[in-house]
Amino acid sequence: MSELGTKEKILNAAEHLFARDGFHNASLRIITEEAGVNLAAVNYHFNSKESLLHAVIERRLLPLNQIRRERLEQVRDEAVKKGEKPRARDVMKAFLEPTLRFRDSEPGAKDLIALMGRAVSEPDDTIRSAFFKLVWPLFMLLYEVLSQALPELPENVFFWRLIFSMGAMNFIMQIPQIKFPENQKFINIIDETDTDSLIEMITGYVTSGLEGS
Amino acid sequence: MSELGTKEKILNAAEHLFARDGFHNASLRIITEEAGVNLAAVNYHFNSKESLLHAVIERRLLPLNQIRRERLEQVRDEAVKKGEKPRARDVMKAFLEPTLRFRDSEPGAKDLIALMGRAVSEPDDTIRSAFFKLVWPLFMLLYEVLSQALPELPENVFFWRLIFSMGAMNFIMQIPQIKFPENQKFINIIDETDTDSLIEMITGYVTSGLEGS
DNA sequence: GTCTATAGATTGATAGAC
DNA sequence: GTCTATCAATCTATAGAC
Repeated sequence: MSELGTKEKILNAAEHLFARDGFHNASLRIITEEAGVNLAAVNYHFNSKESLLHAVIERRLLPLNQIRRERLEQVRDEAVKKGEKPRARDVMKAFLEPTLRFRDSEPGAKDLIALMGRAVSEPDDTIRSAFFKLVWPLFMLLYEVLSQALPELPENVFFWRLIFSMGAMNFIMQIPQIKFPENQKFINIIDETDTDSLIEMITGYVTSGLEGS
Repeated sequence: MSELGTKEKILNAAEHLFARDGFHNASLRIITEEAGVNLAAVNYHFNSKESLLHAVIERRLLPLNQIRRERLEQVRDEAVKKGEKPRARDVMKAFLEPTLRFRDSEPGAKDLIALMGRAVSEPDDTIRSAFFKLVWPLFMLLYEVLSQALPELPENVFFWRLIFSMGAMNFIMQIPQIKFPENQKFINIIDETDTDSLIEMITGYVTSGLEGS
């Protein structure tokens, strides 16, 4: 059992508190208290609160994006090899499955995924940009491969259906964090749904929506 | 051209700035400056910043919810009268159409809709609760009528598909506010999509997803 | 009702001893 | 690298004159 360094202790506490309370509500005093380190350590190791946020994001998002990119390229390349177009279902699953499995892989991952879901609509430019900078190239790849799967759709219809799908995905990324009003039935359903089932349900849902009526 | 009262000037400025900058980032100083009134006027007319938020929300959300409730009850009652089950498409359109038409009805409505979209995942308990308190009864009605339309689905599958649909709807409520990275093609598609087309597309998308494969 | 002035609390960041 | 102490800026809310 190796001791965590100060830097890592701060990253873990910040990840947790940024996700739970939001970037602005999580003060450096609370973060360093939870981490069990001195207040001044943040600025020594990370220069600023904003740089700390960047470090929190990149630590987990860079490896995750690498996996999602490989999966998407694999779907694209296999279709080319067979001389067919990729299937929308395979494309969406290549994006969704690593995301949801990653969420369950480590305790902090759930926090980062929730934080990411909220960052898309974050009003603060610096926070939102920090996420888009890392996510946008992957979104463009998804756009490219998925449009190969659905070549018959007019571009504006295709665009909007992808936006709707991103909305559905983005929402479930935040679900574990959202505190719904008391309703035990709903809470039970959420708790009792395993990752495999959720992947199957969301993939099926967005595929139906994308391929349309 | 009647002069706006101080109260209304504050409500309009707060609605705009809460939506643009977020509740915590929109300070009372900036709000009263944009409204052209004195800083102390907020606490005189609304007691606190939090009460101001409540007033901003209720001003527009109560009338909108009344319309959505009537539309949903109408779909339910007409199905009962005919001795049939309601159609999922009609149910979702009864919810979606008033929401998106309302968004285009007045300048401030777009701000409130965006604010509402973000409030669902707001970490601050008091802000999130302010919205859920007003929206939850309507959500329960939607749940009831839509489950009549899709009685063959297992409840957990039904629940998740509705959640995915709420995610898609929630996302497009925020779209006008989200600043995507520069990509003129996407910005053009968003700008050139009229409300009628968007209603048609999102209704079709969620209906396909809900009815499933 | 509207204003000025300020209280009282909290924040991110930093200087400087060890 | 870690600590204490503190600065400078910000915020909401309020007291009290007009």
